[in-house]
Amino acid sequence: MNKQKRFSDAEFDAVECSVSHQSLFDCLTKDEINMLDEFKSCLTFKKSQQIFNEGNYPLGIYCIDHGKVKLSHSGEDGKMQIVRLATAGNIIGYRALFCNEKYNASAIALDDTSVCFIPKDVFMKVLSLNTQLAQNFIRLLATDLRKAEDHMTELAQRPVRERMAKALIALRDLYGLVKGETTINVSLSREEIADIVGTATETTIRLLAELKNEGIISFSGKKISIENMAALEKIAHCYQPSYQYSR
Amino acid sequence: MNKQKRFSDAEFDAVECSVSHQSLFDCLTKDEINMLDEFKSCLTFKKSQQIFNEGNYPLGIYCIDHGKVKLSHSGEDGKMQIVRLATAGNIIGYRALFCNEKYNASAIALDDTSVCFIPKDVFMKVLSLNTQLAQNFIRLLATDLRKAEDHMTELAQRPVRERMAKALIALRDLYGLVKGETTINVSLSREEIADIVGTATETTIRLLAELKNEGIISFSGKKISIENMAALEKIAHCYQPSYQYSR
DNA sequence: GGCGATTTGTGATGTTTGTCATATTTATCA
DNA sequence: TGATAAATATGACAAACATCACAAATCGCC
Repeated sequence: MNKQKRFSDAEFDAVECSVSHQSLFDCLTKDEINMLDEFKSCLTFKKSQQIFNEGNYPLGIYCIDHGKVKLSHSGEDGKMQIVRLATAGNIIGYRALFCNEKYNASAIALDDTSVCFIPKDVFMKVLSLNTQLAQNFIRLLATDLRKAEDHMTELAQRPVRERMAKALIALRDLYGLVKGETTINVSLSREEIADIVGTATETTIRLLAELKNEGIISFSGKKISIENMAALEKIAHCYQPSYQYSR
Repeated sequence: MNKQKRFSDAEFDAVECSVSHQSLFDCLTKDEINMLDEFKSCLTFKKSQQIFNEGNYPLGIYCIDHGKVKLSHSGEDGKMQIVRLATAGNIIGYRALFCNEKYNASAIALDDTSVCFIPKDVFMKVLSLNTQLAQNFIRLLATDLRKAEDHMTELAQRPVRERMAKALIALRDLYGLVKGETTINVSLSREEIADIVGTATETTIRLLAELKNEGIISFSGKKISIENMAALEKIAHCYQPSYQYSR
């Protein structure tokens, strides 16, 4: 793709993991890319390993080269809430870094995952040099914030069944389908789905069984397929009360 | 405060509304302040008037000179969720601007409010000139995002009574007390409190009455006092189940 | 392959909470 | 000030959902 200059293998790796997927780093100059390359390191995590841990201070940011990650925040009684999901090309760990806070959520690999770690100092240096990069992160944060606000409103107002439908659609949108199959390309436990939807694990199990009975989804273990997207979207969008008060 | 140069009255106003309250604009040079001054305009809103409206495109940002503002997002069935509250010195309207989106929430004055409007072009220009300003907004957004994530988790996991206690404490922290009194310095309807807590208006009314009976708060109309902060904090932090299953 | 641990599934149960109806109080404005 | 609208309050009730208990299936690992 980039024919103007031959990169060494190491450099090319960094370009891979920062630029190829993500428009965020499009704006970097060669010098800036080289700065990042010099200090970046590539790390791999097996499924269910922690990439960073809620309560620790951030040391840098992580660009996901390939794999899937959940950002899981612990509630007061220890129950987890998944506040964001990430996939190849996404960056994680930037929020805490930007306000010098402890991580508010743990990042856990949902799959074997490889990431590119950029140390705090180098990243912040490049951020201060490149106005466009700063604006790209501003846009990213502002988008995250809108999503969070929408999610807050749904959690406060919408019933579990509707949130479940929305979550299944969102999972398919983010992770797509396993190629050659109709199953959503992410493997989540019932508990993890519950932590996305914001409900009890048992309720999630019952609700998935219900949707399966209705022919809207099908599943075997953690492989979930959407069989009737129109019906699922209907549940997700327009909430039909499942009961009517007598009149 | 700023003795280095005499400002005209108009200039001084702008400095007042952008710099005096808020550290966000500390980093501006004189030239940058002058740019903002030249194009800013001051607007006033009476209680319950809209400053901007969900669904419209932003034309600039608003710095609150004095007053109080709610940012209220409409749920699917039209029920409102208050996603942020703002007071003098805060800035509003920046989120939508940063990602070129429609406003995701309406800004409504909770009190007679005066704001300083800075048009999009000028603001974005200054933002691109001043790296420190960009980083300040990055920090602001990152902080907003953490708050939103915490709130999401609470909405998903904590009972209404606990969220109500948290909300009352947050209101006192943000708006303080009416001077010479013990009442929280903001006037909200029961419906607005419900839209903060994420519950039905009737539930809010009942819960406030309950807290009043317990001597934890007192109120007359919209004037609410916290009578027993320790007890309220206990409700807010450590959730004690109000029932026990038989064993 | 088999054993223990984890995950998934199911039933019973009752709390929490929202909804509707309606009264009462408070605010608004001619 | 009085009429009218809006906000607050209260009761009845049922749905939504969590919790606990325990059974069945699946997974991980030696």
